[in-house]
Amino acid sequence: MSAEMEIAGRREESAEEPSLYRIRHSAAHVMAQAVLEMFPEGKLAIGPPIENGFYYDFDLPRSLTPDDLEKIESRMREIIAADYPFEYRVVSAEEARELFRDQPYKLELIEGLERGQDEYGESGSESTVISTYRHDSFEDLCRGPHVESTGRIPAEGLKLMSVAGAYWRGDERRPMLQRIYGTAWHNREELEQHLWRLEEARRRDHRRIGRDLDLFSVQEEVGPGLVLWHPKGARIRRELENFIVDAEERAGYQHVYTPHIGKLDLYKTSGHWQHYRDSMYSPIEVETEEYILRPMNCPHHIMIYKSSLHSYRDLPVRIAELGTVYRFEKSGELTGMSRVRGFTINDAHIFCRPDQLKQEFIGVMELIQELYSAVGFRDYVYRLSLRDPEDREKYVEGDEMWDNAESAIREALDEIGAEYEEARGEAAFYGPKLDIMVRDVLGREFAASTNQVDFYLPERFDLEYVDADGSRKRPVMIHRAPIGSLERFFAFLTEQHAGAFPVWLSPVQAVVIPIADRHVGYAEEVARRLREAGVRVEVDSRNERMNAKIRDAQMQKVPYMLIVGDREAQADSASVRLRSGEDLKAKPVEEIARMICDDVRERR
RNA sequence: GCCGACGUAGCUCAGUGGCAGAGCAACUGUUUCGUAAACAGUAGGUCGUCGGUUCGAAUCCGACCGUCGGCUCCA
Repeated sequence: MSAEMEIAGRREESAEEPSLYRIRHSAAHVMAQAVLEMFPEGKLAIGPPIENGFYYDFDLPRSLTPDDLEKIESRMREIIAADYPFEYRVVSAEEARELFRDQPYKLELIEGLERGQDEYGESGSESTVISTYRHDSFEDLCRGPHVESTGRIPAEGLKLMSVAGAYWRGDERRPMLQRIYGTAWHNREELEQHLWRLEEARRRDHRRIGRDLDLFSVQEEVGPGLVLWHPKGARIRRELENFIVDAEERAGYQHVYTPHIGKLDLYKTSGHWQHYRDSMYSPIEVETEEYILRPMNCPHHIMIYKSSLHSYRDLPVRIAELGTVYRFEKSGELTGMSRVRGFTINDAHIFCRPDQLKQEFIGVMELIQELYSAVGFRDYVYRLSLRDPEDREKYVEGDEMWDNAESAIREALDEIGAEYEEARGEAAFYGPKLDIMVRDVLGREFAASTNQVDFYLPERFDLEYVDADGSRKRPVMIHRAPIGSLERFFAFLTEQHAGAFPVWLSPVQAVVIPIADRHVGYAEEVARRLREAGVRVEVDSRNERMNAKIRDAQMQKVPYMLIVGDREAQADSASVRLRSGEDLKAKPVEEIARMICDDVRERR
């Protein structure tokens, strides 16, 4: 968040056009004034500028309605029109406490400021100056900066978007506040552009495309968060799976199959039960034993490793599986295919010597880059999640192991020249991790891939290898999932291509469109020959006009439309239309087969 | 899980206490067509579920289920 704010702050600072950061920050103050006028007893939390706009959190006596939002917005326009100057002043902690004596959240913020924390409660390098900004009757604890006066906020670039719940300080044990989100831009055009982008994002949403293209469904009768892959979605998934397994076998992974359930004791040994019980399904009693739906594949893979003795020369051992797991995600967290309760991880566990860690991580990153470039993924960032050395309770012990693992990943990143951000305190409890972050069409950030070093499980399962001197040593484990879950990856892929999957992934690669009934026989013949060449092809023999068939194929994002009429039947050809709208004119059937097969081979 | 909104035909949506609707899709028939929607007809509904108020509920109230937007969480 802070990075985005800096970007907004750096932008076009000039006398005639204030930065979006200032505009949004100021809009938040104006909104807070309007809300407080409506609810004089309301309590204020924080109201920062964010990407695309701003928000402010309030503790109010009742829930806000869309109606309220309209009223607040029109009051904001009045305050803007009145052009009140923003006045800055520095106050002492005592003054501040007096000023905000009826504002408990502000008092908490003041306390934090005294301890050198920012408004999110993070200890930062900010100076501990306490300051306020005042306009009209409204004064807020704030470090600024703001526009000179409310009139500099472009009223025509402003819009309140939604109201949502948000916990104070992001802590679910603390009160839930009401957050009003607004968007603000320099002018009406920019606002409209932004609204258009949101509209466009909705059109690309994988949930909508999944239904329109008949790729998958999630049905109440089956259960929330449980995905049904329809034939066309399954076709795409199968292509992806084949591609991944091939690439991994080339990279030295050994693929296995293991069952979806296992004894509860196995997950007690692994520690998952103790740590993640709340998001695991309840045990199933079978005879006298308890079994659970597995939330992770690692214990099964570990047991494969343990089934034989390993020499130091055999390492690394890389056990891979497209492993299906089940996790109880809270109901409010489910989203289409990107957050579900049963999913298949592109999983593997690498068992290696400590000195191989860096090299193995490099291998993992190279694999990720290979896979991502093949599916046209460019827009991603690496995030290195480290432990918080001050929070010792959250992580397994072993400073030396942590340091080694963290530096192994860092060195691997440096060696392949990857840029990355570091996230302190974001490591798993058993080791640091490297996430690949991507954004969905609505700009929400997700981890597409999670890769972790683990020195905890080898300990728990007492894993060993025999070293050169004959002594028993402890291997290190890497959990790695280059594309994370197939479900989530599929969601990204769908949104990225807006449903127009590359030819090699398209469930239907070509539709043959006969112009009139008398051409159906020839169309079938063309389809048969393409099918023999390995093309996924259908004939649209419905009683519809050619234009309607083209439109339907176009909306189904079929890459090749092959129109056949009298001329084509005569010439042993088909007229090729691409989904881009391009007309390649008539081409011999053999050539068309070659074109499509080339696309598939080149993964276009 | 928490806050809020929403749930009517396959899809998009209208209907705010008095006979459940439209467009598209589907099906049937006519048409046999040259690069994004032919024409006509037919069928399709426990208005998310359960309970309550009422002479009467899609409509008002309650609970539950689900979806959406956030928050929290994500091994």
